[in-house]
Amino acid sequence: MSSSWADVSESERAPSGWGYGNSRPSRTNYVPPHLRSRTPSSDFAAPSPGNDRVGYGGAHSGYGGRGQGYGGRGSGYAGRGGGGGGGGWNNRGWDRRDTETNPFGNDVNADPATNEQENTVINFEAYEDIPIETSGDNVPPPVNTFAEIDLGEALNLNIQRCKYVKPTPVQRNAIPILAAGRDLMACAQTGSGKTAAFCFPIISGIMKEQHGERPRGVRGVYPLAVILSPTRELACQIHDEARKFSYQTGVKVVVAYGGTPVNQQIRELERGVDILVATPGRLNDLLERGRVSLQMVKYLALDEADRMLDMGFEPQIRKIVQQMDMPPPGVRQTMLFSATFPREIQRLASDFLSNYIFLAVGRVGSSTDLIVQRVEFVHDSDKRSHLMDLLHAQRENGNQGKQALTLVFVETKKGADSLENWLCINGFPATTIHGDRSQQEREVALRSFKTGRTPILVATDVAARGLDIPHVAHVVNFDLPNDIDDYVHRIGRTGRAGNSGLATAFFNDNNTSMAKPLAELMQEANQEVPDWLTRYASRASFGGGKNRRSGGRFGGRDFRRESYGRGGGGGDYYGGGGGYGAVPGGGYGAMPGGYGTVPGGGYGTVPGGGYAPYGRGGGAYYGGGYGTVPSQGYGPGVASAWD
DNA sequence: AAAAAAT
Repeated sequence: MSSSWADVSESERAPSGWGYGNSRPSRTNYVPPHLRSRTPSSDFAAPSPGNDRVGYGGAHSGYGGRGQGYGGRGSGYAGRGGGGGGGGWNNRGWDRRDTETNPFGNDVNADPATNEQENTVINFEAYEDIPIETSGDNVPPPVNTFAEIDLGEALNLNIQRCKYVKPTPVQRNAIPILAAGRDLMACAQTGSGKTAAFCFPIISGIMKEQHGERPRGVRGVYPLAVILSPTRELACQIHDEARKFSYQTGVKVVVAYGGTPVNQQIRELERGVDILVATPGRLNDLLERGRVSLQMVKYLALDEADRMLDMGFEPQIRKIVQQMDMPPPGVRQTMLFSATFPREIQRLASDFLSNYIFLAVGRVGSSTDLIVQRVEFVHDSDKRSHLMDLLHAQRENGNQGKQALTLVFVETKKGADSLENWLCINGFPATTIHGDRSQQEREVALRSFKTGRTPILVATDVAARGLDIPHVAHVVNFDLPNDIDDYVHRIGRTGRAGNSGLATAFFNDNNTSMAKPLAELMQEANQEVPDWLTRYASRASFGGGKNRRSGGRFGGRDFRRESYGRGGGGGDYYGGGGGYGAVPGGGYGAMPGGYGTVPGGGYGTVPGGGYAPYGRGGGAYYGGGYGTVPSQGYGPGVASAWD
């Protein structure tokens, strides 16, 4: 317990008019969601006297009545919190720090400084000098160390246990903004530590503040924070990370997603929850069942926010955020994170935000610069044998004949099964992950890939975003996506944490709409663009329209700065009117000189010393001359070289 | 058009 917080009454960040600390909503009986009004303070105006939570002692006896989940720990908790008479660090009632399982492994009670658990060490050299852009009112300045912000002792200890020495750029900027209570739309490259950037302020905020007694209905739980993710596996991953960050803080993190028995999750929720990590479908289910109320939500985070607000997801998200009992913007604190933020999505997202700050952390000189991107012209009929050639070459040049981890993206679920089967038949241990597989199969596949048991994973876009799989040496876009942002997310599965990686895309006439954005993206990242691709890109009829990126050096720009009255924009996906030229100070190619260490001549010399997995082995992956093969026109020249 | 997300 941090004594420095003992006298933090209600933090300044608590928005006025929402008296979490002192005027606790008193709610005792379950009210179905459709009878709840939007603003919790107007609900249940007449507290039931017998259950009024005034005074902490009273609260405990109240808990006793609830039985399950509180009885056993009740007395211990009362002893701890009671003496403080309200100054206790946790009035949430489910502190189990003494029995909490250790998310770091078994030897964690050891001194955090000497705890030798495996963890990704971020290559910070790769993060120097990357461009940052912020906009909005009164942007709090960045910090250079975690210590500059009083995150609290328990959290600081976990930061040490995670071996985070200093904050990444997105963390340096986002944490002070969030700690100041501001809403945030953050655009930061893949693999740059976004999860911690929103988890730290949330956990710290929950620890510091005296949150009101949460109402205890007949059933239903009242999380203080909700984190939404577009896929189940990402939700799991965020949960795992958040659990490390919240270890021994008394802040309880629970995950809820589909494909797994709902009753088990409900039981887990009823044991107490502060931070709920969830996928939209399951959360809506729980809300409709009245098992979860959003009434007390103080923090809302959307990871992969642009994905969460695209066509398929938007209605579900709106329902959760706007049509249930979630406090409105300005009352809750809202944070949106993604590597990409199309303008149209920003416009939608601004409904959820209040006087927000836009933060963009540049891609140049950062993660995507550490990924060597290659494009090859491959007809559909040649893709399999071409992939096989890549895998063979990789195996030969790999680490002691071991196959490097290779993630192969395909367009359809059926295509994924079919390719997996074909690879297995041909002696390449592969597995697959997509939405037609059971959740158990999905999780087994992911684990099997991570451990290297099946070093080839064939995936649909379910695996495109957010998943942090260490040591992915190669991402193959067997089928290119139709959206350049999806491409950015996919290749971001390699080159994590400042390490290098390789991404290969198979391009053919079905992908012409990607030619221009792909060529531009590669050029920005100092990649060698094949002549044939440049020729495709320059064809006026190709690559226009929706695949346009919104700014050169970033995954997105604040659309508020580009709103020139919605002039000629029309239905344009990104740009208002003029396209790139309209970006202030923008334009392509305006990158810090000499940043990229991308190989100037020839593939294979990946920055960081070689393509081979885990940084060992030679850099001469493909051998000479590979890169020149595609340069003879649009046509079939390339493929034949591999047949 | 596909994928994802509740049962």
